Amino acid sequence: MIQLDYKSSVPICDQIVNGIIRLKALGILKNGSQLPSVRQLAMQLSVNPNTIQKAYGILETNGIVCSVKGKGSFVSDDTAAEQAVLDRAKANFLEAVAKARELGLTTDQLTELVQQSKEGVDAK
Amino acid sequence: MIQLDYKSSVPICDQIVNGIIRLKALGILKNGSQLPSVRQLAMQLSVNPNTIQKAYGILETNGIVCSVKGKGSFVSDDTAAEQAVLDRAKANFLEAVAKARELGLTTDQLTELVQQSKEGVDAK
DNA sequence: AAACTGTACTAATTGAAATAGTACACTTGT
DNA sequence: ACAAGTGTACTATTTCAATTAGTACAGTTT
Repeated sequence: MIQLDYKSSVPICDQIVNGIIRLKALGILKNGSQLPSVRQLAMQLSVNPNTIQKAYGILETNGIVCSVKGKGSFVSDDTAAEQAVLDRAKANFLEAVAKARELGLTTDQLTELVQQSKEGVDAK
Repeated sequence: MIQLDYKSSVPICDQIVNGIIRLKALGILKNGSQLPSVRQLAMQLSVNPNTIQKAYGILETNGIVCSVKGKGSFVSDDTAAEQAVLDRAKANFLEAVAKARELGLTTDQLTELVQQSKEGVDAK
């Protein structure tokens, strides 16, 4: 379900956080559904349980999941958190736009690239 | 001229590489002009000369600068390299678009964000 | 010759990330 | 009550990339 790149410079912990946010945004993880336990997911992804714990902790801090001692971790249905994810996505995207501009890409070029990638999504 | 973030997880070496590419794209560094020497820039940015050397080496490998033993390092006017920088910028931007889409942003929203940031640039 | 360039090493240091291991508190089902 | 599952909280250790430190060599310019 989550694809890890162990060689990447992006910490595994962050990859897991992003992966779960992504799965939720895509609707694959339904609100309120239960996530694999810390130990289970650690086995599944072949990483240390501490790494999963850290990832779940970050997600909980951001209101994206909700962990209950003794019961498990669940996908939160906090709409404020969903909005926060959207806001962060926008902010990240704007950063990318700024970087692309600095390297010489124009507004028209950027707009065209966005449209082109839409066609790719539609084609799928 | 180059702004470094020493706390960033992005290696200083990479920041310097990106900074020079950026300055060249913005036209601040003219083609053929001389760059600060390895030791000079190291002093200026308060980093180790080796770090500058590494950055210059990467830039040279990519045809963006040209270093001559005993003379100095110069901004290259290799058009192929400039195209390569543009291509890379496009690829990076497309990645950012894909990530934003995964987090729930639509094509219309992305297009709007690009337009908005254009206004910001114009206003400046 | 002196003073500047880039280049090429090795060694040491630093810091973040991940692992290993253990322990504790809580819930559920038997 | 008990066992087996949950999340949580630590400390110690390991690993690895990035950076620093130091030195040396080769070329150019004056």
